[in-house]
Amino acid sequence: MHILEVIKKEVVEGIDRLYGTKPDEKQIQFQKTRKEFEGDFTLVVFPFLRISKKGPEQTAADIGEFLTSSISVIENFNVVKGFLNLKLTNSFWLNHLNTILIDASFGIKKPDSSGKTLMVEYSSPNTNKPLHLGHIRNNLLGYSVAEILKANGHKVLKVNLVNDRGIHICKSMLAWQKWGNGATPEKTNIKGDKLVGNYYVKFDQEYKKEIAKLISDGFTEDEAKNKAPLLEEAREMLRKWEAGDKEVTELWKTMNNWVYAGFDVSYKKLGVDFDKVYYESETYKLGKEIVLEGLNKGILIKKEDGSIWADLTADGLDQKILLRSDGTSVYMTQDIGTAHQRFSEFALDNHLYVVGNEQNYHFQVLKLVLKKLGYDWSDNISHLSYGMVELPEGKMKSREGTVVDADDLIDEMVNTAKETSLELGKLNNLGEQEAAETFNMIGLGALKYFILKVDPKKTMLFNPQESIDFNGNTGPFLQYTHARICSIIRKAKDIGIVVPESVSMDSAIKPKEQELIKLLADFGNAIEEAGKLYSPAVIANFIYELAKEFNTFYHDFSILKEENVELKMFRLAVSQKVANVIKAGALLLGMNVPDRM
RNA sequence: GCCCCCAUAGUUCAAGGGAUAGAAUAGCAGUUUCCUAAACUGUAGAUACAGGUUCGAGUCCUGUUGGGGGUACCA
Repeated sequence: MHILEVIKKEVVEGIDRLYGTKPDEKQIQFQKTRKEFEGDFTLVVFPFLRISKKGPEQTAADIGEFLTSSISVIENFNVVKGFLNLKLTNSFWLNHLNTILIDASFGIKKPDSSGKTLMVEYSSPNTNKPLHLGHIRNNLLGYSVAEILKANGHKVLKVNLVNDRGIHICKSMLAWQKWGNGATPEKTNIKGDKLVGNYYVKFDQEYKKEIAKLISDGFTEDEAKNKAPLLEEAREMLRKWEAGDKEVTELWKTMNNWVYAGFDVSYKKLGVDFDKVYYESETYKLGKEIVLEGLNKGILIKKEDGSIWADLTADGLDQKILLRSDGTSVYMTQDIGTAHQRFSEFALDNHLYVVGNEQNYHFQVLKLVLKKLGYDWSDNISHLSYGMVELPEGKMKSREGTVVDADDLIDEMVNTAKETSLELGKLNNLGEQEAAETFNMIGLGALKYFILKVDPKKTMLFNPQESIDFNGNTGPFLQYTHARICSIIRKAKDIGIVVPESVSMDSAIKPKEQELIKLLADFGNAIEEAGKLYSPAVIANFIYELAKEFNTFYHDFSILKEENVELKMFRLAVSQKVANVIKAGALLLGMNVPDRM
C-alpha cells in the first residue's frame, strides 16, 4: 500500500480519537510539501476545524503528534498556519528507492484482468489534401493517449478512420479530370497526397470564379454558391459514386491510392501507427440502413423533399440531417454506421474519439442520436476534444495557403537539429547513419514535446520561426539529460563499475538526492493522472521536472568522482533510474531519446 | 440571433478550492583547468474588468469586455 494511503487511514483514526468524530475521506487532502517548507507531505487541516473546534495551528499540532507516534516512518512534523508538514525518515526513502530500483518497468502497469478494452480513434484524415500541423497535433495526441492508456493496464486498439468518400473527395476528382492532363505522382514526381490536394485547391479556385460570374449575372450569393455548374457536377459525381458507377469508382480508387501512399510516408516519419484502419466508404451504407430503420420505427422524421432528420429540439439541440434529399449520406450517417460496427465487432468498455473541438457539437449529436436509436453503448463514447493550432496570423486555412505542411515541418525540425548539432560540435565521432538517426530523434523530439506539453484542451499557438527551440523546456532538454546520464553509465562500465540494483547507506540522504527519489516515486501517479485526463501534458511536465531536478543535482554533486563508495553507488543507481524514467515517459509521448547527443 | 470554449510575466506554457501564482524564452549579471555549457546560478517581470460564494478563489457563480469555435443537406 502506498504510504499516503497508510497515513490517510491514520488521519481518520486520529481525528476520531482526538475529537470523537470521523472525518469524510474526501476532506483529507494531501499534497507534496512545497520546497520552501520542511517536510515531504502536507496535510491541509482547515476542513477539520469544524470537528476539532480548535484553531488551525492547534488542530494541526494535535494530528501531527498523533501521526508521529503511530506511524514509525514519520520522523517529525511542523505546522505552518493550517498546514501540517510531515517529514518521513531517511530509511523510508531508501527502502522506497530500492522497491523502485528493483522494478524494471516501474510506473507502467501491465495489461491485466482489471484492465478495460478501449478503442482510440485518431488521425482520421480526408483523402483530398495532405496532412498539416493540425493533423500533427491530432496524431501525436492520439498515439500518446493510447500509449498512456496501455501503461494504465488497459487493452487499447488504435484505429484510424479514413474519410475517403463524400462531396469533398469528388471535388478533387473532378478537378483532376478537368485540368489534370493525366498527371500522376510518378510522372510529376509529386507526393500522392500533395498532388491530389493541388486539385482540391484548383476546384475551389474555379468554383469561386463561377460564383463571381453568377453574382455579376444577378444571382444572390447563396443562389450562386448553390447553382455553380462545378458544384452540380461534383454532386452528380457523388451520386454516381454511391450508385457504383464504374468509371467514377476507378478514378476514386486510383486517386485514393496515391493519397494513401503519401500518408504512409508521413505517418512513418511521425512514428504513429494503427491496429486497424476503417474506411468511411465501407461503413456509410450501414449508417444508411440504421437511419432508414430509425425512420421506420418512427424515431426519425422525413421531410417533404425526402431528406431524413433527427429532431433533437426537445433535448435543447437542433434538428440534424442524416440523409440528404437525394439519398446520399452525410458525415453523421457514416459515423453512426462506424460506431455500430465497432461496438458489434469488439466488446469495448469505452471508445475515445480524438477529434478537434470544432466538432464538439457533432459528437454531442452523435451520442444523442445513437441513444435515441436505442443503443445503450452510446454512453461509452468519449470525445477527446483538443484545441486548434493557430499561427501568429490566425487560423490555418488550406484554401488560402496558410497551412503548415506536416512533411515540410518535420523536415525543417530535423534539419535544424542537424545544424545545431554540427554547430555545437556534437556527434562528430558517430557514424553517418547513427548521426542521421540522432538528428531525426532530436528534431522530432522537439516537435512532439512542443505540441504535447500543452494541455490538449487548449488552443495553442505555433510560431514557425520561434517555436523551433532546443533550449529550456523542450524535447532536446530531456534527451540531453538522458544522454548525459548514459555517458556516465558508459564511463562507469569502462572502469568496471556495475550499477547496483539495490542500495544501502549509512550516511543521510541530501535534500537534492531525496528530492530525486520523491520525484521518481511519483511517476506512477503521473501516468494515472495522464490516463484519467487523457493528457500527455501531465507526462511531459513530469519528466521535465525530473530532468530539471537531475541537472541541478548533476551540477552540484560528483557521481563517479565521489570517494565514498556507498554514496557513489547510490548516486549511480539513482541516475540510472532517472534515465530510465525519462526514457519511459518520453516513449509515452511517442518520443525517442538518444544515448548520446 | 442562439449555443459552447478560452482569457495568467514582453512571448510560449504550468498551477487536482489551499501556503509567498511556477517554468521556459527574450532582457540583464554570472559559472567550463571538474562525470557532455543543448547545462547550471542570480536578477527583474503576470491572474482582462466588476461583483459574489468560501476560513481560503487564477481555479466555483453572475455580469462586462476581448478572442476562438459551432449552428439544419461540408467533413
